[in-house]
Amino acid sequence: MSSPPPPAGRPTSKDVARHARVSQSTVSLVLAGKWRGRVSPATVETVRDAAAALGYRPNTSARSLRLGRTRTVMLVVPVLTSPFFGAVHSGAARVAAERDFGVVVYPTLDGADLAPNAFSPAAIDGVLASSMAAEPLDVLRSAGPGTGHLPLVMLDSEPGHGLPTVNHDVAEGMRTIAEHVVGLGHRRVARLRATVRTWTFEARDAAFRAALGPAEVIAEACAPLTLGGGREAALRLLAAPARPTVLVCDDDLQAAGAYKAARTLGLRVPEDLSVTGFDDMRYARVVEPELTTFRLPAVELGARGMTALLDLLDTGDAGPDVVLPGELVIRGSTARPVPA
Amino acid sequence: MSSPPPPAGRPTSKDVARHARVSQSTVSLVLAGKWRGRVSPATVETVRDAAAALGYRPNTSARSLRLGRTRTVMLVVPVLTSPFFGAVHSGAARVAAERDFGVVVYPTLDGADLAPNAFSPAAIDGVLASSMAAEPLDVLRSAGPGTGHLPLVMLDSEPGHGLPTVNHDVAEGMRTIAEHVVGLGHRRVARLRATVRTWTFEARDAAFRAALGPAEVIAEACAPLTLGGGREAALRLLAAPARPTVLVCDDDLQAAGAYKAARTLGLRVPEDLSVTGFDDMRYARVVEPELTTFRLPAVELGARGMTALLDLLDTGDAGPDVVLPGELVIRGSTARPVPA
DNA sequence: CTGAAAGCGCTTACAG
DNA sequence: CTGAAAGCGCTTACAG
Repeated sequence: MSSPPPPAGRPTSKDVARHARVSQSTVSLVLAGKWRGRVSPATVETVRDAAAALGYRPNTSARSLRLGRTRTVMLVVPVLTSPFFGAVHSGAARVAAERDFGVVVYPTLDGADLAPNAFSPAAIDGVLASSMAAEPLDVLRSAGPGTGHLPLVMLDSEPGHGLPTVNHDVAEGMRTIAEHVVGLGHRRVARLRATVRTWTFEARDAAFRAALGPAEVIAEACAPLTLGGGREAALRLLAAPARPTVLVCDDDLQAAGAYKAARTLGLRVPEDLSVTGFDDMRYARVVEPELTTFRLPAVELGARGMTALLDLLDTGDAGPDVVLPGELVIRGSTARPVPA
Repeated sequence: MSSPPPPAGRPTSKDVARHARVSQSTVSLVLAGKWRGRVSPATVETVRDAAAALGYRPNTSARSLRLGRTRTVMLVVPVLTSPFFGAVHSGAARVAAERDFGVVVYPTLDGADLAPNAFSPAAIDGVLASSMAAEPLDVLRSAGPGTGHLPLVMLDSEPGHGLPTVNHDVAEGMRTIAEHVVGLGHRRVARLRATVRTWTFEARDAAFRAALGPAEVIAEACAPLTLGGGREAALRLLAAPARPTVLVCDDDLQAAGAYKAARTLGLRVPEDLSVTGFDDMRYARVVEPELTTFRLPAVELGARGMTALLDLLDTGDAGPDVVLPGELVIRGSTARPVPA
């Protein structure tokens, strides 16, 4: 009664079955954890030992083919080479890995445009899409996701379109920033806004204006969320005759650009000009003085979004929409305005 | 002679065959581009039209199962939430997409440790691994990749271990930085090194010391590549009685931390202290004065590495090892030392 | 030039 | 409690 010879290549469930002297079906049942009431505990033990001895790991392609599901989801983000979306990816990938799902990333801006055929239902089970502009969102929806064929969860996007959403509380963020600067005594405010017209930035601006109280936006400009973009736009805003005493930006990097503009104009932060950012990315603490900003839990956004998507896949229900609280972080870039 | 009814779910090659009134084999041959000399041009046309009409896309799981290859590779990086590795990923993912490969990312530090079973030959065709410490590299190699079973290409790693490598010219980088600061007249140098002992940092340090000429390293410290790490270590280095006139860091973020230390001690950059970084990540231009650093083409590193890996998969040959040139970027953080 | 058939490795009714 | 069999959708010898 000698053991069968070790199999040549990578072991399959057939090899495990031979080794354990049971059928392939039994192996499959045991390893999938569906054996209760169908396979005897002794056999279960034997099968597990055999699988461990051979170093068996199921072939995912075969399983996917059989089940019609791939245990792979797609994460759609504007760019991956930004600290914000890098963090979102990180959180999403961790949750996916815990639940034995793979993640493929689709950056809509980095590479090509959103191709309709990018969403192959054969290759992915669902989509998690973040911070999308209206147009690519339409492409996405008409391509399958969200239509019932391919589950879709939105991140950092307008709620109420019949899609599950997981959002940062950006409105609360801008409200607290407004209250902070107004509370310091600022009345002449400049706004540096993102050029990109996605929901998150529209929501920020609306919330900011609504919370301004006695203060007034005396100048406004749009700029890309880059250092150079922030600098150029801030230069224009600060050159106006009636100078603002505070500059409220949509992003930390933009705010870092504003620092450059202030320096060029000989303005000190915060003595001559207060500046605020948004996100609390690493830039916020690199600059000097360190930046007052609103911290967004980007890793958690990705994690909660992935949880909602996988729940949707498993149970058909993504759960209620989520709004994650952030936190105002007061640092050295905001101070009382000097009396004019 | 009516057309067959449209298939119910997602169309398969069988549906295309039925639609085009040919066999499944013919469909497969045509769509795989292997029809020359075997299928008539007219039939090819018919098949392509049918595939387009039905919106046919081959099932990747079935193809993977049949071929024993998945067209998926794994990218192993220490962390993904760093601008450097984000850029590496970006370049690698672009090339992979162009050649119709998918990429799964495995961050060795972000999540769990490198698990031996992470490398399932059933799920991936090859591995691209970047900047690994010696120990996880051993795990990686003993787990399959590089042993001939699973193709492996190394990024930013010591060449000459029998594995194809694609590297930045970090030695040239540190040499040009040394020449730059020595050329400015600096003779008392402090070195702020990375705590992590990977090849890239050992190579940097060796090259730097070899190129120092008349100058001398009078103080040295190790710190993690973070803002706080750089600040703490720089504080210690600059407190020494015989103060260095220049601080040479292993990384831009570390250098930004050194700025903080200098400010704390009342030292002006570059008047009282010159500082250099490495990488030319975005931080380098966020700080004030902007940082003199050595630019590493991280996106291209990822792209070239992925090209080598896919060549290895396709042809069995990754091509010769690659060393990508970088570029010294002189900005405002370096100046002549004040005569003591 | 074209088609019928086998088989990749799984999972899941179904039969015993 | 266990096993034999079908079939997911492809690709590729093989036969004609």
